[in-house]
Amino acid sequence: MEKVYEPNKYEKDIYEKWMSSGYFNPDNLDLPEDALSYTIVLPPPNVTDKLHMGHASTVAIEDLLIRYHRLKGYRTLWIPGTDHAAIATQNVVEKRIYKESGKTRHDLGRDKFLQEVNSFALDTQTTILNQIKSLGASLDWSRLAFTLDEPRQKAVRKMFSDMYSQGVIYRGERVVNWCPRCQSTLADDEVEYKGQKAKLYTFKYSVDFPFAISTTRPETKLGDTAVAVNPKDERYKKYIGQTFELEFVGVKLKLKVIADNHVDKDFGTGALGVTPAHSLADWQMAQSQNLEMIKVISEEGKIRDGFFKYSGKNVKEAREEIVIELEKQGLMEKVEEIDNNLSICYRCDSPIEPLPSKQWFVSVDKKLPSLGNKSLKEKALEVVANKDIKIVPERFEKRYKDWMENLHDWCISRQIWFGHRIPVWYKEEEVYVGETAPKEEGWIQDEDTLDTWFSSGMWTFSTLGWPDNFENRKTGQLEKYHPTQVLETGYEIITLWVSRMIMMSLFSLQEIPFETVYLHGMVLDKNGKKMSKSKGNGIDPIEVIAKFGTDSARLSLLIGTTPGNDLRLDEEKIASYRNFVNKLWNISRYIIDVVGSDDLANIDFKKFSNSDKWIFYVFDKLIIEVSEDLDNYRFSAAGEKLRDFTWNDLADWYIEISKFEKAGQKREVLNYILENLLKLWHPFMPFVTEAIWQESGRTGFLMVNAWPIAKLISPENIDDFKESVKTVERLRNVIVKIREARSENKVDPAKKVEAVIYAHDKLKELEKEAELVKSLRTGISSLHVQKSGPALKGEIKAVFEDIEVYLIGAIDREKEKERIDKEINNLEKLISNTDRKLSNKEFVSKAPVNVVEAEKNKLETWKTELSKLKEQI
RNA sequence: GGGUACAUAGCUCAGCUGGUUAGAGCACUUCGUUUACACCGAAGGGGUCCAGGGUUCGAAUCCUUGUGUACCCACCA
Repeated sequence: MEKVYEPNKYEKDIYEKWMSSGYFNPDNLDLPEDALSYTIVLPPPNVTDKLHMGHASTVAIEDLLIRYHRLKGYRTLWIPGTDHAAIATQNVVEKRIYKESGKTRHDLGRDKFLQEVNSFALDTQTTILNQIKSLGASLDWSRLAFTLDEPRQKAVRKMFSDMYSQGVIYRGERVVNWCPRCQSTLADDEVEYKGQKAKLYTFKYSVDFPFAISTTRPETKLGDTAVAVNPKDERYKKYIGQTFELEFVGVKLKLKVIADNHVDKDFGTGALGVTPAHSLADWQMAQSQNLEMIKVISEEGKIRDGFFKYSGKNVKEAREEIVIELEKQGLMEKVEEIDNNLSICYRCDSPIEPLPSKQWFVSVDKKLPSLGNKSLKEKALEVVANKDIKIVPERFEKRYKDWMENLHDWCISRQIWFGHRIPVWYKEEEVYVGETAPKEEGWIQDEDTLDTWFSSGMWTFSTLGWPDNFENRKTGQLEKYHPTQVLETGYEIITLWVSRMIMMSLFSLQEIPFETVYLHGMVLDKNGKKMSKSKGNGIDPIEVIAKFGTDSARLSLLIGTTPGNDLRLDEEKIASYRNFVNKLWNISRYIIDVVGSDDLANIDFKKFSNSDKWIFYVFDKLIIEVSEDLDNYRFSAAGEKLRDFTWNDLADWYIEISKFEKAGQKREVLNYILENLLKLWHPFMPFVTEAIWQESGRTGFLMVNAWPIAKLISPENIDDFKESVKTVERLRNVIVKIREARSENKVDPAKKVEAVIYAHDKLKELEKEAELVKSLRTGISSLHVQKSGPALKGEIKAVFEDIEVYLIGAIDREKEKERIDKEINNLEKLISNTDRKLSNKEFVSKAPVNVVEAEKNKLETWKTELSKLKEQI
């Protein structure tokens, strides 16, 4: 073994060995028939780009869960895949083609364009999959899926036609968010807002209209069919219900004055022109008031025919002309600058144009007999409310609930080419919906494709063979692996994705898709900024892995973070974990070196020394606590405990003892601890642990070994062990005191220092351990254990419970006195505080018994210490 | 406008249902090359737990108000 662990030398090789072992696939694991299954689907990364640190965090967390459960003997399955990310991917490719050749997708035509997108997607996918592999992900590659591959297409068509036949999917006209650049609709949550300054125009439609309205978009007023006012607004009360026919900048309008509570009396003139076709809010108003809808703006963002001289002009031009016209006619009353939020497309940042259009929808309110006459919305709310699905951290349940409750029907059609083509065919007035095209001639398929979340919403079961083996669930994969156990993803897509998965699984399988949703935070840069390519502040996982190794990168993503909270990451942090990985490597190197080929079989607890018992006790506690932490998604806590044990207890203390305490079972104990510590660490840092496992000559894969169980803490021997733990802890404190004393008194390291440990009654146990003290970097050259007072004349330097340590050597009396004074002061403060506490009757009567006991014990200890210190002065 | 979270050492954060003298890592200071490891070892300094008020025998922890920060949702005519 090399002195320094070099990840690059091992990782690739180990990953290949894991893959060829076949153990990533649970079907190859040697498990009892009734082993519980544990399934996670990897949130499929978009094929738009290579992975970033956020993905690495996903992989680190999920692989941790998967490896932990695999070691615990679960039938563990983790399914890989990628997402075609319809609009996003199409956009990337369109932009690229345009940049390279100046051509649009329409120039290429549907087939040619799709070829280009597919080859791009395939390229990116290859990169992504390699990245995932280099992160050490133990995914079952035999089940690799793509949201747009053949099996998923089949599943999507089946889902669509099932939903259609149950009346959940319907076609309707509605005002939708339309991106004129992408030429597609956007879901509500795909719309982003940008703060900007806008001009608010206040004007009268014509001299025939009694009052003025305010708008930022005069051009849409060509399609107004009503003017809305607040019913409480005295100024306009008398007009409510009246209809005005008039000419607005050369276009005839028929306007009805209506009352609506949503109108703010204090904004503008308190009156608002209602444009049902080009505003979502207005459209809703129009629905309830039965207003006519006039379409003004086309899909290209231009004024439609029939609007006088404005027809054919784009929105901006038309606006300017109308403003000029209004001013010319003297109708403009005011133009002011206001702060305004512009709706923009989340992909291309173009301003959104609300437009009425024929679209396909998923009804979230339709009552379904298969769900006990509840709607998808109701059922999806119910499963989270009654904790069938738990969300970690819990606070996100509220966000889910709020969002779900306000959910409208989901528009699933998109006017783009890359994606699942809608399985609907038209022939004149007829409509056919099915999994395959009708046989007869003359049917034309819908041009649109489906929202990307429609296919990713089916991810938990479309990856498990649905619908093929649905009929025969008893033997199918779905029966074994669905519902999955955990969905682990970023909190930002709880609405976009998580909610859709829940609804779709409820619809088609009448069961939840997963039992727990674990949400991780975003990975930010060291200044707390989002990592982004344009800002160039991102940390590339592949670069980091090349520099520090996968295990260090994973540790830095797992430790020091809590669910749902963002994580600031910088290279310094990763470097510190690199140091730790190397530490573990060297610990192991040492142990392997001293242990040789000894096996574990001949550990005899009866031969244990105090330090053996102590390390076993601490280690068993560690096993229990780490398991508990992992079961409760406290990865960071588990990692910190492991690091603490590894570095402080094992390396700095037990191994040091083992070098000098020759008798007993040290080698066997070291071997035992190492073997099981590797198992505990494996889910966190799979590569180095597996590498050590192999280097130590162990057979088989650590990956499929068994999770350790605490074996010593049992009622019969617990007291015995506890006694040893106490002795060792005490000894540890003594040594700390000696070190302190040396350090504070600036004892010349070259000078020989003798010490005496004076134990009142624990002489026997201490004798063995005391031998160690002088070896343990204390700078003590000789040390004696005695029954009574110090035979050698020295200064008392350390007191701990019933042990006193005397150092003989160069001692600075002044400093020593200072130190003792300080300590006395401190103790007196503590004692008086505790005294006051204990004399408080309410504390004694109301605080728990063990708390009071602890306080009393503390007080006693301090008093003894104090009196000893005082004797010295 | 509504909501959620966060505010603890110079920095990044732990601190579960209130209960030892509030912790860790990094950074810093001092000391040390002792054959697993200098990607190391030892010791140390550093905190009115954002502010005010309240509940309690007891508050970093619970309630309330305020301030600051981040994010989410809605509206923006």
